[in-house]
Amino acid sequence: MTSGLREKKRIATMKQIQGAAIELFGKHGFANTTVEEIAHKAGVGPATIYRHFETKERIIIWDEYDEGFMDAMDSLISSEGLVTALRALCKEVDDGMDEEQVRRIRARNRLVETEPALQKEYVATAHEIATMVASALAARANRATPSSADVAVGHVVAGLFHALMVEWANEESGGSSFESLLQEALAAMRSELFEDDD
Amino acid sequence: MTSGLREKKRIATMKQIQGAAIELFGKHGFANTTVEEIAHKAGVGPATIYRHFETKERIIIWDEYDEGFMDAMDSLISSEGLVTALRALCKEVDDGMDEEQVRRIRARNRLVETEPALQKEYVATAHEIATMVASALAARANRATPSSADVAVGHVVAGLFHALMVEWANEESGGSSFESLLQEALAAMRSELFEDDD
DNA sequence: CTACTAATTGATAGTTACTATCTAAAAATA
DNA sequence: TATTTTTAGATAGTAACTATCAATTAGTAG
Repeated sequence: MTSGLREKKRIATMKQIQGAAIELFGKHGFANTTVEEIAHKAGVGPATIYRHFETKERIIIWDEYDEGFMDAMDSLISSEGLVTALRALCKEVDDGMDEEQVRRIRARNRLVETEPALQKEYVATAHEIATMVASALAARANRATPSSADVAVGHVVAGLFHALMVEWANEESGGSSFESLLQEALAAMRSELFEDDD
Repeated sequence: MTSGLREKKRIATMKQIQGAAIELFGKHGFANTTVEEIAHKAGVGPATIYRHFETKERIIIWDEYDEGFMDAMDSLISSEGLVTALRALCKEVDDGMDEEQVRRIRARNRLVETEPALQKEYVATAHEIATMVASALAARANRATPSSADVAVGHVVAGLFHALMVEWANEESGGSSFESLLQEALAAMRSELFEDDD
């Protein structure tokens, strides 16, 4: 079973550590905060942090809902057209997010923007999305292994999502929904890449 | 002046270090090779490596021609349409690469594929491309700061290039040119994202 | 060719992220 | 309640990376 007391405690501990890290990073900067300090503030041992997070960077990047997101994307692509799937996914995210989550993600993104080390990690997760999309596309077309075009489209979609995420988290973009940002981005792509006025 | 003896020596030393690193990483793996070992094989002190390369990963990722590539891309986008610029750039790369360079890049990519730590770094360079493209697009349209659509297209282009690079370096793809790979990828994007049969 | 300036090197010592291993405690299971 | 399996914490160790300083080497001016 995946929903026992153990799972709950694990998530709670991870959030505890992440909360402490966000606060300390925000106050003193990423490089000037040691894992030991985070452990102390979170009330756990340093070794415990490394059982939950692969690296210091991943403490920030991790999100409780990420796994669910990847799964949803995978199954949507398998059953529907890519654009339809993307739109559905954006809508799902738009609808299913509460205030507290929004605040947390924005705080995270502010940190990521200012720290190159964190950016790198963030970008790496985009790469995971690219790989997943490529596989899903291949599977949908009954190819055993992704074609070069699948790979390219995978990266494109990942890039798209990365950009959407950055824009969405940006306070200045004034609360645009994912869905509308997606529309904008697709339109821009279309005119930049596929219309003959350039 | 940028082409004095000093510059030449710097490049020579960096190549020396990179060569030693590629050999040792290939033989014993990335994680099982210490920077000290690389330094010893390259005939320099460990501190010297860090004056030339930011990190152990960057020893592999660095390429003598990268700066020129970025500059070329920047100026091409500023003066021409995006697709035209991309095509021109691919053609330039196709034409201007000799056997030895191809071998070196393929060796590097083989390493990158097998080492997650290196992949992360490689992907980070794609992110730099994304930022650059977004800025170039904004500049071309007389926007002071990139719009959200600029950012999205930047990421898309970076993703595209990343995928092209991976495909191109892959021996199985049998020496396709960058230009033809670009055509394929663009066609796939168009049909996946902008045609109504999905 | 020589004297001066500026950059590059190597060596040393120190910090800290991360790993391996072992013991104690807490949760799942019967 | 008893047993088995996970998880936490502590300890010690490795290696990437930084800061600093003395010594060398390249660029420059007379």
